[in-house]
Amino acid sequence: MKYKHVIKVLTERIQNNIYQYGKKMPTVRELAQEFGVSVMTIKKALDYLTQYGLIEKRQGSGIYVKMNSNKINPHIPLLGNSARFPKEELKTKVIVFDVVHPSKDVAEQLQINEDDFVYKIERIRILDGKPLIMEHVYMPINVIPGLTKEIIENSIYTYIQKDLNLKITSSNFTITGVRPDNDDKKYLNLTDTDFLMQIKQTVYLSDGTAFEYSIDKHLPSEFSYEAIETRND
Amino acid sequence: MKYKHVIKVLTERIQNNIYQYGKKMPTVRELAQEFGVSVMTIKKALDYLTQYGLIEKRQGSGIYVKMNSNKINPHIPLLGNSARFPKEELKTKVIVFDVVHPSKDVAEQLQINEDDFVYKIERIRILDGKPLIMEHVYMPINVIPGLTKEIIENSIYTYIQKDLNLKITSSNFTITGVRPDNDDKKYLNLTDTDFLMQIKQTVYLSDGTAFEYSIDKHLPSEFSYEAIETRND
DNA sequence: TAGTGGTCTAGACCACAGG
DNA sequence: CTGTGGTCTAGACCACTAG
Repeated sequence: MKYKHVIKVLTERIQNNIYQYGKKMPTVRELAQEFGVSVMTIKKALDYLTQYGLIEKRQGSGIYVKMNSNKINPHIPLLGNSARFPKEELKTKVIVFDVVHPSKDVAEQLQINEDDFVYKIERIRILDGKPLIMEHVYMPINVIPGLTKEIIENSIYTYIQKDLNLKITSSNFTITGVRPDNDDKKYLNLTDTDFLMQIKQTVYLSDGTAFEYSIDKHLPSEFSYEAIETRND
Repeated sequence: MKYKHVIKVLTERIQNNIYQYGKKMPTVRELAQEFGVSVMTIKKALDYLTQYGLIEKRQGSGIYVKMNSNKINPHIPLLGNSARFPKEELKTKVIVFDVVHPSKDVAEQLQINEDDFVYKIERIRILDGKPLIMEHVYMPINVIPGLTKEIIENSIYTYIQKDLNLKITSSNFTITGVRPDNDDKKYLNLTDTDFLMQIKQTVYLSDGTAFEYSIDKHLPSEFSYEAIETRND
């Protein structure tokens, strides 16, 4: 994993201002020599740094350090909501914890049959006594076995990764703005004039299994999503 | 550009169901032989297809075709709003078209001085007689010279790319939900109980110049953002 | 025109999945 | 164990930027 080492070292240098914002970094060939690796390996590392928005490559010119944005607690699809807040402060209230047959929509998203079984979970996430997020989660019971009330009162993602030893690798999600439904109003203390930021997502494990289909609705005061898009053609 | 040709052909095969959903595709080495290119070139193409969510690579197992989601008119940062709608149907009403000194915030985002000049543009985008989007746009006049009312009544992005021959390559954006301000209420016919989906973004050219800082507020009925996140560690 | 990043090769070896 | 994708090399040549 030489390219990961390169990524790590270069990221540190940028964060420590050894390579400064707006300035040129060493050339690809210089870096290859310094790290004692081939040019292709350096380029692979630089591709990741570009994707993360740390640098910018300009053909014929050089590699430049970009602005490092200071992200304040944004929504990060693959981490789950627990990871966004200090552990002690985020409380969870479980509203529904059942095993049911999936609806047609859920079955399709999870690529299972309608006569299979899924956990149906509804939780509220509470910060400082204020309910912030309404979560509706569906997981196939034979992909994520052994869920308990205690687990879902804490972090399902921690259970999946630490206890079941599964790897969460990708997520397909959509962000929209919606009005609260009756449950949202009830549990988040909202009225018809309020609104919510909704994320619908399907999340996958490293073997390609869809293990979660969920709809999270966030109070807008707590929600932001930040990203970088790059074109390459 | 051999890898781009590979991307194109494989994408077509997936869209035409020659490689079917959930099934394995040929191996990397088979593809390399078929296309008469090296393994590394095939892998580069496959990395892009993975990023676009068309396929999924599983080490030790194979390459699998993923669900192709049918995206309905989503927000796409690098294309601009004009490109999202049929050309004839999207009308534009210009509210403000001035040249001013940038505020501190705008100057910082565009990486220029407060005593430089920027275009200040406010537009409303109208579809079928219904105002959908309120846009606030700032562009440095010496990066994007020659803007006219006619251009901004159509597509600024088309002007930049076709007439100025500049390449738009990356965008850094944040999505939040907000209440309408007085102008929003006035021009989009809203009240205090309505809400908007706000996108703040800075957009860059291929030489790294920031050419646009903008705040777009969309009616929620018209807005969605769709993405795929992948982890690689 | 010199120097930079971009693409590509042909092949080696490693890491992992699954029978 | 076999076959798969993942990483890496050492160097060639191309495409672009900028003086």
